[in-house]
Amino acid sequence: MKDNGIKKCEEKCALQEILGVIGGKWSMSIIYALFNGKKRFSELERLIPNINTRMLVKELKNMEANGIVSRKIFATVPPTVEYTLTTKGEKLEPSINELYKWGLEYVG
Amino acid sequence: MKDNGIKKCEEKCALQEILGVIGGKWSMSIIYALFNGKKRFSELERLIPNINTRMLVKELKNMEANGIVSRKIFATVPPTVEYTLTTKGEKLEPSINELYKWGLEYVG
DNA sequence: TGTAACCACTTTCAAAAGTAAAGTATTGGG
DNA sequence: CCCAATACTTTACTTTTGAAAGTGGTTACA
Repeated sequence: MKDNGIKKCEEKCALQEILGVIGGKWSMSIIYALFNGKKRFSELERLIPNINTRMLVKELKNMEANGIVSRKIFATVPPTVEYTLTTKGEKLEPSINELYKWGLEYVG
Repeated sequence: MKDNGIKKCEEKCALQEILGVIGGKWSMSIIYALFNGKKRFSELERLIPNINTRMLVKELKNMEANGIVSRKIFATVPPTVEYTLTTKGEKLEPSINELYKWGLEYVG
């Protein structure tokens, strides 16, 4: 078997797995919004243009399940829910910044 | 107006724009496969597990339109088509590597 | 007293995106 | 003559996403 320099299912599937966690259309925008501190649900809705409630809920749930954000509920009136990045989530900052830098140079 | 540290539509929409270009489910895997040199259509199909023909065609077309890959046709029989990264595409290497590094530490 | 607004969602239904599988055109080899 | 290889295209179907309205509890305003 010729070696083309790619280990098919170790490297490539890893990427697919990563994208399963943060590759959704909105995940990175949400993570980006959380880099400068905790946010409430409605704040995120306002900060992320064009996201809809349903998708924000879904992505937040997915990210919570994947240990990227954590959710804290306060029994206030009206109810308060705070979303924060976990350490795992914070560690995405260099990746997203690199992507962002690329975008500044090549997109728009 | 309180400044929460995010310029809503300058920074956030930029990320959305970037993801419009390389945020598709398969884009990064294709780019990753092209980092070590040009590949033919069928090679890409074999290298990227679970992608289907229709999606590979679509993503390649999209990336070509966005100046990330270039396509060269050779009038051989059977036909040969080579896909390469443009400079713009190659410049994504640090971003994808950062993401990959994060994945190694935190995913799987 | 009514009514409007805030918050954090949930529900519903249509539209868009993705998947699977088969088909197309060309030609060289057994 | 049939099969294989290449680079797609087409069709039919499933899944995901989007837009919009609704829920339930409370408080502020007139």
